[in-house]
Amino acid sequence: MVAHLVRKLENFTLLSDDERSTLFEIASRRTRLLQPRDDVIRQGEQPYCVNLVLEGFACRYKLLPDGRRQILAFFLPGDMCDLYASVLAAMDHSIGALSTLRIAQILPEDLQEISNRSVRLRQALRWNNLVDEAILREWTVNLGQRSGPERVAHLLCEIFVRLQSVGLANGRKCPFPITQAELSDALGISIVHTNRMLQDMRADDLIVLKGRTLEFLNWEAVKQLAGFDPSYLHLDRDGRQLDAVSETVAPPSARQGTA
Amino acid sequence: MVAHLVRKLENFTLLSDDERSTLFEIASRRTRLLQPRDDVIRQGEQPYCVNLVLEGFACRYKLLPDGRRQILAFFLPGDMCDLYASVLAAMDHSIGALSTLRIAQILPEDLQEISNRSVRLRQALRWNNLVDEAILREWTVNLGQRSGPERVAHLLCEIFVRLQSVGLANGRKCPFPITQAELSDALGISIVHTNRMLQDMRADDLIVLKGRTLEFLNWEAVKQLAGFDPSYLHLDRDGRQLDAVSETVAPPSARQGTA
DNA sequence: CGCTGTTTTGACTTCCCTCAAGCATGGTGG
DNA sequence: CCACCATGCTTGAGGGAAGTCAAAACAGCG
Repeated sequence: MVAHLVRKLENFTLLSDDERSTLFEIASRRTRLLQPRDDVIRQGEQPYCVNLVLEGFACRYKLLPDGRRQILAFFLPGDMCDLYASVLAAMDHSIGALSTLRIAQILPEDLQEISNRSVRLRQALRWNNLVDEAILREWTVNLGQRSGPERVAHLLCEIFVRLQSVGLANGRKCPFPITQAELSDALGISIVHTNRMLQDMRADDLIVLKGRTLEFLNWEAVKQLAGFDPSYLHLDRDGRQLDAVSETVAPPSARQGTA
Repeated sequence: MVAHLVRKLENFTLLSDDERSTLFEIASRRTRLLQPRDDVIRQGEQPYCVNLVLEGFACRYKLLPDGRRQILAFFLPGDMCDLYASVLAAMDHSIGALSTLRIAQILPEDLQEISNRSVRLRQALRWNNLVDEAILREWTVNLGQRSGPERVAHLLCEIFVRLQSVGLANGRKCPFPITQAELSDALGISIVHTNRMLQDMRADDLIVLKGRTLEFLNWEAVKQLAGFDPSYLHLDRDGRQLDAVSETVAPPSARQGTA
């Protein structure tokens, strides 16, 4: 659903009804449905459009010649993959589906047109891009500096907060269709070790993870274990000076209630 | 020198004399000189301009509360730090000088103006940005998947090729004002271990590293050890269809000679 | 009910970290 | 001119976190 994208962008600045419907319109022109393990686009191919995740989880990954795989990003509903990649002649990585996945394919021209028409949307899309970069930086910190337990905990925290920010968390629970093998390839640790870290967290009554659902039993403890500081996600409405003035009945306070 | 930036952008598309001089002009409006360990900008501060490295090396890094440091990027002459960061309210990382450092401070408005005036420059700057992202992705792969020896070798290869691409490599030698402690923080391994990996490479007659200079004695062997594939640097002129037609005497072939 | 993919456990190995000390180098000032 | 100090590099020894191998238990699903 495009609603997730709107929801996400409004963590930066409030959009006008007009801008919202523009997004809805161009994101429904062309959609694709994929199954787990399908690739959205593969390393070496020429990128020609931007992919917006509507439903399901995807990931960016890179394969080494000997088969090792590093997952570089998880894409959740509302995330856009490779906003400007079409400048490059060939993808240097792949995008794959982790679950059943519905995506919208948006042409660069359409995106360009949106940006030209609305300063607010241009800035919001740029913000979105910057946040994606910030997330990758945090992942790099995770891999370079944090121990096994810290890494696992940090990733769980991040995914939860991001899902929350697009309205997909339910209290202390969120959908989690990621296998331990995939977690391992994202965290740079072995499957066996990932499993043991998760066992430890369960034993300490920190989380429940089963049936493609993650629940936090003790958010504060996990946060502390991870050293998780969500400021890199820039969810505190940095662009509020650009906010569209709401012409409808609901004043800004209504938004607080649903956030 | 701005020449390094021009040189770099021309790995994407050839610029016109006019575009070159525009870059020279706006990059000389305001410059700053820093000493090693000085910070260009610090975590938490509000970014207000783009920093272009003219001379010397810098790095992007993030500190954890307990003092651990992850270096997220090395900035070489011609590199721009945080092209669009001014959209965000606060920096989520710092930029520091590794050597004596001369940088140009470019206002976002000026950059915007350049982009508006020249499609070619807009695309070139975007390409530059995409390459920076690609480099960070490769670092993440490095940290997540590669062993100690591979990591060290890979980083050395990358820095050499990047310096080469801006004209700062001299045969098999290049400047290397990075300490082993800094290398370690970039590679996510301890200083002691970094030192041992370098010793091993010296013992195998792969490199000479002393006096702030790096020399490759056996490029192919290092490349193979690292599993280094430079395609992520996108140095193969992806934007050649945008090339400015040269009005001067020297035809494109002259460029080959200097490359 | 049997298949495939995922999670879990145990035993053993190794890579890398930590601690700790000893060198080199180069700049400063007495 | 040489003693001094700071910073960076090098080496040794021992411990621990995480990897590998291998097999069993446990889903889902047609």
